[in-house]
Amino acid sequence: MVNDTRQLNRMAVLTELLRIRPASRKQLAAASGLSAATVTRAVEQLIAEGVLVETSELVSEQRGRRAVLLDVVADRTFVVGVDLGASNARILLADLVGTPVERRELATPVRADAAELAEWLASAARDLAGDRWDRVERLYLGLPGAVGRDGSTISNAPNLPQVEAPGFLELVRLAADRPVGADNDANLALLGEQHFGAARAAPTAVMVTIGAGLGAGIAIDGRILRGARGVVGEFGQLPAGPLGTRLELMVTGPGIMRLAAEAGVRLGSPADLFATDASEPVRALRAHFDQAMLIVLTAATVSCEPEVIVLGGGIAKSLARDLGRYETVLEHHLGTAPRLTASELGDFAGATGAVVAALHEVYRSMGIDERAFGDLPVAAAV
Amino acid sequence: MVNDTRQLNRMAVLTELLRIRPASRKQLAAASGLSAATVTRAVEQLIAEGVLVETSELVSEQRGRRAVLLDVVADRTFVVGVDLGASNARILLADLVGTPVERRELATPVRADAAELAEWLASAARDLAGDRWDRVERLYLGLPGAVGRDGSTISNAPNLPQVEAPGFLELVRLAADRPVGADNDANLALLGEQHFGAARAAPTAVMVTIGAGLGAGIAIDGRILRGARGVVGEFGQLPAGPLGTRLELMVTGPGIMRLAAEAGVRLGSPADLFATDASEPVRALRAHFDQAMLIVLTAATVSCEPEVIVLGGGIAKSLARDLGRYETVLEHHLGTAPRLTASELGDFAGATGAVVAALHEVYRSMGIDERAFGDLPVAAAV
DNA sequence: TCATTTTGATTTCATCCAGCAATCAAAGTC
DNA sequence: GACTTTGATTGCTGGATGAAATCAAAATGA
Repeated sequence: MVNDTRQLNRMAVLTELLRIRPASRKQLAAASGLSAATVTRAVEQLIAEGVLVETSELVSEQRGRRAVLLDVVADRTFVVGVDLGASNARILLADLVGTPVERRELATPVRADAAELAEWLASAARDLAGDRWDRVERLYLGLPGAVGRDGSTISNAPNLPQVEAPGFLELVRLAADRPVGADNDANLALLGEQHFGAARAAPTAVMVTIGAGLGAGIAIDGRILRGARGVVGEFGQLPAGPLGTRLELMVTGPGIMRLAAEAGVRLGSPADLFATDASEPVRALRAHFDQAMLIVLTAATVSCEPEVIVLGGGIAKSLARDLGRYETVLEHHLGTAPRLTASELGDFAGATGAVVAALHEVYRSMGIDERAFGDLPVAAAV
Repeated sequence: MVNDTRQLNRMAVLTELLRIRPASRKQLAAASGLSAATVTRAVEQLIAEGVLVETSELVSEQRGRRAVLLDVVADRTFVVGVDLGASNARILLADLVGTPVERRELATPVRADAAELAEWLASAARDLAGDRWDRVERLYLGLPGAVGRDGSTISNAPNLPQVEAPGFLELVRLAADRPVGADNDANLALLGEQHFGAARAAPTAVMVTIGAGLGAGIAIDGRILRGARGVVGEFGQLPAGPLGTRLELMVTGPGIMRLAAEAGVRLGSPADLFATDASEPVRALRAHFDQAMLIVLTAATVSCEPEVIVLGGGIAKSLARDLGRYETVLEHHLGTAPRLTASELGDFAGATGAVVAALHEVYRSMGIDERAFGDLPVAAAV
């Protein structure tokens, strides 16, 4: 049968429970639109499978029988999300509902070859998980490069070329003995910000990460836009500088230093460009930078009309003061502008997004409808 | 019941029939994954409702009972698609499966106010449909401006400001006594090319229209990307020209003429810029144009990594020779490039897309799952 | 203290619907 | 004219839902 009603309804109940956790059977019936009888039967089966448990009863002032609260068994399943940067790796262990339980920041073993890197990743994950390792169901990696739509072809990762080796992900899979997924780090950072950070409740959003390079992730209606070859969001490649230079050469850390050198200006670090008491030649450089940034932001805006653009990465930290100004100019040019905001999750945005992506895979394997992934997992109410 | 199996399966059968028309019950069972018994019952009901009919039997060389072919009753329902341009309006009558039955090109009554324009549209539609008018279920308009996500707020239509009047669509609805939808003309042109033109079988595609203005439509996985305020695809707003001028001022017809005048070059028409025997100063202008075009094309590529970019509009006609060159440069910059191709539907792309959009509304009202819209209606096999 | 009320969960029961398999229908083949 | 083959229909069974009755567990009030 194409349409297995039973399974469908069971998953609808589970989905609602993940959304409004914990909840009574009655609440689930109302939220899912199913009858109380069906919910009772679905819950019965889910409890038998060990997916749900009855938790403490809801204490209320009302009269009448007390509702029995249900919750998913969160600590039966864990995932590990890794943001494998060119210099540092952030690694995060989270449970089935997305609660982070362990986090760690390590130096990436940049000299390791693909096999050694895979081994290192697996042992780092094992280490982080400790005795929960046998309950870890998946790893997910954020990589500083383009990941093809198939989720295995990796290219364009000049800062960590080992990961481009064919079969790298397979090596990680073998070393960790777990399914492994991967995506571009900018995509995952956006996914993280959408579920737990600055882009909460913004199903259509862009995250621009500016540091050593320029990358962007685009999410439309809660889904990360992933091209076949991973060039989505490469706004840095726009040949929009003077003489057709690429924007990447203008707004990234190395680009700023190079431009300054060419102009005969001495900068201690890229951050000096943004000093409030800068000298006149630095200000001139700054004007060029601003123009390039505006092109990037305009391109991001017209590419999908996001509700919010999140800025992350080293350079973005220096831009906090300027977001309002950029927003005004965008509004002036386009008649409307997305909200510009700094990353909330900072260095762990990528690892957080990797956790979210890993959980989506787990949810998929459980049979939950993909259309619910936009708002799952839900950030725990504070 | 949240999940009405019966209705779901009936619509699955109808959807498959729309895809592989005409087909026997057995074919439908195979295509939909349902059992033959269920298909028989679903078809019985659909025939009773007048949605399907049995057509001539399939004559085959095989032995055995002949399959009875089924087809949707296409001429029971029509839609009208209109591309309301600033100077010309194209209007198209099509049946339920997207077969165009009447087409007409009229001068837009540019001096009419909103109410008069609405009346004019309604009578043009009535006129085109003739005695089929009572079977016309919907109108759909392509407008030279931004249409909000709600499908009624229209803005940014300087070339036909009447349509910005609040309630314009409501006036059309009243005048035609039919439901009316609207979208940006570039979006609809893309939709048309995706279903019947150059972007067939390309679920992710961009269409860039360059004429008096620059507009673009973006489709991802068969769905037109529609922003809340309609700035999606406004690549012409990128402030990427010299001194931050907008690209729109460089690649459109008026922009070309203006740049030429500023450079002291005399051009009879924008098309002269693309003459093969151009003089040296014209070639210099042409180089600037090419650079601006490359920025637009790069922006379009990194915005969603389309499989194909369709170029339409007056200026694009002059670019046919250059598409290969652009493609090569893009490939060189990005490592990968979409296929660049000229519009196949030409002036009627927008009206065709309006028909497709109208049919989607009709399909939706019939209960067909939106996820099937990506490949419905299907272009008739030649 | 105990009947009453209220609310949540479960169970009973009628109904609906899909799929399997048997049957019917309509052709060609030997 | 019996047999084979293929497509469509129908009888039957099992599974799943929802409405309503029932059970369960609490507070309330006489």
